[in-house]
Amino acid sequence: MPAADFQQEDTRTLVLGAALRLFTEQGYFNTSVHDVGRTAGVSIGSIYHHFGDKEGLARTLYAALTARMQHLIEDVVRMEGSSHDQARELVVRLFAWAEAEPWEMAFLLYARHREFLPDEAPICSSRPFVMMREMISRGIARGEIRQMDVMVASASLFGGPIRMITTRLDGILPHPLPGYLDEVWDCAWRAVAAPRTT
Amino acid sequence: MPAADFQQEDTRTLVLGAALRLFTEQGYFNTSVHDVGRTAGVSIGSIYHHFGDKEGLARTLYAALTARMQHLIEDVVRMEGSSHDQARELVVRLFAWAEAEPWEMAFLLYARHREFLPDEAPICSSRPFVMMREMISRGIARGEIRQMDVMVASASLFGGPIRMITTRLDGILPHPLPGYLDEVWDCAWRAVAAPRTT
DNA sequence: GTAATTAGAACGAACGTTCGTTCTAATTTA
DNA sequence: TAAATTAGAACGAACGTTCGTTCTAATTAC
Repeated sequence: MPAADFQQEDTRTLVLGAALRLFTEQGYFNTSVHDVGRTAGVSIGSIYHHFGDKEGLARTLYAALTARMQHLIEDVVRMEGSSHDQARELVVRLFAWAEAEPWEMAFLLYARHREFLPDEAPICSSRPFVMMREMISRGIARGEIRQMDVMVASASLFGGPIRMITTRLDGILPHPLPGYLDEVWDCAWRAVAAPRTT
Repeated sequence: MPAADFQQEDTRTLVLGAALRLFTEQGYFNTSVHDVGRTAGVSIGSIYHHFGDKEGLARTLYAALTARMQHLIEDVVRMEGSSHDQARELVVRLFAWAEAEPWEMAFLLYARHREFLPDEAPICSSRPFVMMREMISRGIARGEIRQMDVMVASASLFGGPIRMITTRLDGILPHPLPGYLDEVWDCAWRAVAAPRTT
């Protein structure tokens, strides 16, 4: 791979990193393209060269992060094991991701993408959320989760963990997320678990 | 009350209603003051006369809605009865409010207020959320709720119901919220309830 | 008639975008 | 090997539009 390609990748990465941080920190509309360029140490022209326009930059960012989220869920679904173990592992990885890359998680959970990406579907009807509901459906079919509305079960199982993540991102949770994992998961699973038949 | 005040109140109400709808529907930064004026059937001058500037308009809206939310919670806390009954009644009223005034609920739950009201505290550390955590603490002290971290209990008890509300606001929940109440609350309470000692 | 209120044209700053230029490095030509 | 050519990447000043805000004349209310 020629050196030029490294340079190119590097500039794109620099710009995307700056955009992620600025968009998340101060919002898309409070961030000018000049801001992104200055923060990334890159000229405005380069940004337009690589991403077309400001919306293209946001779109690239959004696509990259939703893809990572989707891979995360696909990896979990591909695991062998009960629905319980899969769902728990999903929470484990979401907690780890939120600690490692809080800006990425905040961009996914907080940003009102419809406001600057008008033709995006609402995030709750995106693949990752659909796959979470499918995970629940399998759990019900296997008798691990009580018979109930899938929407209710999904909200009840993942609502607590996700709320813990947003609380942490808001900076009002004193300890890192993994420290709360057992207690959080205990509550979440109690909410939906079918009565033990063993 | 003189007629002039009616006129004034009426204009203010019209403007606030238009702003609520537009800010929530398309976002604060996608809504121009001209839009608000046209939608409300009121002149630009009037808006600046009443609210000072665009941020003042948003601030008035935000203050009015957080005040309503706070009163809602205070009413519930003032009720006699167990923590269980209080928390359930809170969910009942939140569901009813979300159905009756979806734009108000969406503005409170979705809008990233820090982006256009820079000096506001994060909403999760606002009075309403603090009061919800206090409700939990009392439940733990009374032995209704298991001994656990208050943040975890709060996220586990209210995370599911709140997620149901956002799902409904996003338009992917087929039925009105109250129809899900019993099932949702059953899950939520199982998550945190202390074992029965009777 | 006076004071308060409104309407909407006009202003100015901020911002997204464009464009002509320069730079770098690889490829071709002689 | 040296010079010439090409392609794409980066730059940043300049442009045109949008939008928050101001201002003044007209209108309303009593």
